[in-house]
Amino acid sequence: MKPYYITTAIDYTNAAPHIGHAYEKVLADVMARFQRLTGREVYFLTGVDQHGQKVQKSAEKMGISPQEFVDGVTEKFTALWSRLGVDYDGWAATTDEKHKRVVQAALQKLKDCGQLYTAKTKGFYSERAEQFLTDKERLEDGTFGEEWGTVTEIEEENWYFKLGEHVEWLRAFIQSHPDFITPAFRTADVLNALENSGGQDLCISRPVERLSWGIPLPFDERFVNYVWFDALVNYISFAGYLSEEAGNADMPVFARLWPADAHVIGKDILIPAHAIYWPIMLHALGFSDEEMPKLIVHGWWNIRGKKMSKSLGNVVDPQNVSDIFTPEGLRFYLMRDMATGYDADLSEERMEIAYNKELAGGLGNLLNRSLSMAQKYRSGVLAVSAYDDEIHQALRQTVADTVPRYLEKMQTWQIHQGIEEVWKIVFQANQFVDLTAPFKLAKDSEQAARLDSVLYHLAETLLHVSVLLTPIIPQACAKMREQIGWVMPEGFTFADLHWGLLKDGHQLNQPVPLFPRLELPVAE
RNA sequence: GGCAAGGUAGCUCAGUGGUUAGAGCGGGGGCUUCAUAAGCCCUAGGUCGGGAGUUCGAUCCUCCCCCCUGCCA
Repeated sequence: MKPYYITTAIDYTNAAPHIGHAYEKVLADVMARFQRLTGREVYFLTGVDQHGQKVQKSAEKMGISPQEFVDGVTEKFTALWSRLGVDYDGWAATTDEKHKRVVQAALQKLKDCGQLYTAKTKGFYSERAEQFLTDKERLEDGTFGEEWGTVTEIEEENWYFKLGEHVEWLRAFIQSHPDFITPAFRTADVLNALENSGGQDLCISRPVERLSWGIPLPFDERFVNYVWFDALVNYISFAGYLSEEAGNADMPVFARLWPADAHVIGKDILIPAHAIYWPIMLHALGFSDEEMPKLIVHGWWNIRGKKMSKSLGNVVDPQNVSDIFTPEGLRFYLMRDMATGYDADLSEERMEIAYNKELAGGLGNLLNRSLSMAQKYRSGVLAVSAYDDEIHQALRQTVADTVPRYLEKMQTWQIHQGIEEVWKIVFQANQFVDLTAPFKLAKDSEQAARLDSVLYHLAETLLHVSVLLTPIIPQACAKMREQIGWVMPEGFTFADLHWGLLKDGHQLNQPVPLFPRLELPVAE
């Protein structure tokens, strides 16, 4: 089976990462880790989009080079990923020379097969804003406002990509491939946009006088490439596409990885970039319908129903949140509270509940009380017991039933539902302690076999949970297994999960609170 | 104006063409002591936005309307 190739959007290095960036990368990381635990090889690519006008301007303002500027911002992203345990295999930075060479090779390829052409267009250009203005910017009397400074009509030559030529193909492709976009309801928007596009071509260049911070067109030094080829091509350039033509060494074998199993993106860049430009670019480069990637479109985190934005001043810094709720607390919350594809509300109250009630009180406390009793009554040594009854059977049954349900939810990106499935085990295990009351059994030596059985069931159940939750909270799960005293064998997969992983005489370790309860100041 | 997504218990949200529509939180009552003042049990009578239709039967299907959000114009 080919490796599972998963990518995320590459983030624009003009500002520090916010919670939406964090969500997307954690989501992809969770899926990457999940796929690995199904036994599949995985290649997880993420990165940063570093070129463009905004970066050039910001760097100028600070009096440093664009490269210095983007290096600084990039570090904030990589630091965050490291902190949140986003564990990628490939890093796509668009100023990487290897990437630039592939972009140029791809553009050359398109030019050679007649997909690119030059044209002159007239437009109203604002010196101050360094951009062309459209009718949207016009005031009611037809003039442009003072904020634009002097606006002059100029004629400019640029390179264009024959996008319009492929619109019909794309429409047919989308209609015949309902799995192209997940969730499916987004497809209607795409078909709509195609309807309204009017078959327009795509401008892919900017004159170097206006934009120097970009990848030069290989066949026309007067221009640099603008936006889409630069950014979208990362999905193939860092997967090894055209690495021979570009003279790139040590790249993945493209034929093994492609097509991507999941481009994880936000709903804001579905149209037109990922659902229209990208498949058409691939199609024009000669990719077949079977070689088209799949899109996983996630929603946004809102703040009290409002969009997060700089102007509203409600942008949430994931570093701050992980300071308070711990990195794994944040990972858990982000996966727990969003139904993939839809929007969700970011709520500090919910975060606290997720941490203190679910992680600390539910899972962490279950581990703690189970190990504590095993230490207290049996010095941490488990014994396989002949005792059995309906309560014990029911717990084993729940564990066994949960695994396939969990796998199904996770495979279809319903992470929050996968978590819910696992929590049914956590809940039942806590209930199991109350029903079996091992602390009472311990007082009666005639109940020894029964007590052994209870302690064994708790440890084995927790071990299962620690495997199932590994994609979501990998570090906490590793700690759980440390305390249980069980090392996950190399190459262990979900298929290897079966009752009886812990052997007779297994030695458990001392309990240490997994998620120390957080004392948070009361919100206003 | 067009398109899309929502409108379900006080709050945040699951969910399904069919016996009494669910969870968490909050609130109220109880049990327990192994545990991170954690856990477990009981407790919500909510016209599943409104109306019409299809159906033996709809919260879930169709149509119309209203409200909110997003995108486009």
